[in-house]
Amino acid sequence: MDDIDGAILRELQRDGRMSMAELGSQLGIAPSTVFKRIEKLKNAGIIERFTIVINQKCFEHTLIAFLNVRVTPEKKTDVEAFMMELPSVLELYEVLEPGDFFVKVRVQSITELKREVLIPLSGLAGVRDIQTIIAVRKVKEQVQNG
Amino acid sequence: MDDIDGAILRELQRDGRMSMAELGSQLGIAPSTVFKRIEKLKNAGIIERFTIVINQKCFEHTLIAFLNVRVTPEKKTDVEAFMMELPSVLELYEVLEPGDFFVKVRVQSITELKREVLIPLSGLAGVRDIQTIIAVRKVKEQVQNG
DNA sequence: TTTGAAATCCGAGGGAA
DNA sequence: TTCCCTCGGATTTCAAA
Repeated sequence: MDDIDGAILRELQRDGRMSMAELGSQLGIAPSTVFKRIEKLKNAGIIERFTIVINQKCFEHTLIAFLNVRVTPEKKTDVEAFMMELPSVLELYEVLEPGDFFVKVRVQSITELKREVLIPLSGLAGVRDIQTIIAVRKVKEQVQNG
Repeated sequence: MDDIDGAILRELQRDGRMSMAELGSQLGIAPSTVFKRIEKLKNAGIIERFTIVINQKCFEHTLIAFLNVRVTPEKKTDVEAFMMELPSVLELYEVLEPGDFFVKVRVQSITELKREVLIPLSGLAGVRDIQTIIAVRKVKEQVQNG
């Protein structure tokens, strides 16, 4: 990781399909060198993957909710594994208080929230309590620190 | 936007460098058709851009926290504007309970959380109460529904 | 590590169905 | 729309520095 790698990461973040040639001429190095550096960054796990940013406004009928889930200690891994597999679960954290897990969920509606998440979860052995926070308006959203 | 477009979006999200040929054979359509559909998705603004996901662990020791912020009604827009400008604030939602705003924050440390977020916020006129939930372990993170 | 050159592969567009 | 085909350009490999 040096300045050149940093520049490559910055440019690819801006445009993940930038060609090796263009990157190379911008950085003053050969395309094949760019290629090798990108390979190294991938293998080192610094570049996790290439992806696309989808305009969420196109799929606006979504509801964001946050759950505080309290679990009995011996069932923790089971509950964790269960939530890992739920497609509506966007993020899952272990926390200290006020629950054991803190979950960010995206669903189409409150009906779907109940049917896909709350009911299956609350029926699961070891789930003691779920507190739900429902967002009524998204004010800001970004993935990286600004 | 049909099922094929949806599948293209899903695959490109998983691997933004997937070739038209591979996408095509997976979907049972010709590469050139894939190409044209992707062009349409870009022009329609559904695909905003191609990018990379960078492993945040490589750069910083980050701490994720969630805040429930209760605010006096007449100062709500001021507090909202203030939080919009904080670079550590990744997401900001208006909610019904148990606060008025629900905030996702990323910082380097608890020290930074206090210095950059909690202290400035709690000093702001109209902020009545802040509850903080600190994540101790990230179990899952994705941007789109799986 | 970096490079240029070579080989292979792919994107991008035209035209026909 | 979709597919087939083609060519110009890109990716990727590799020997050498």
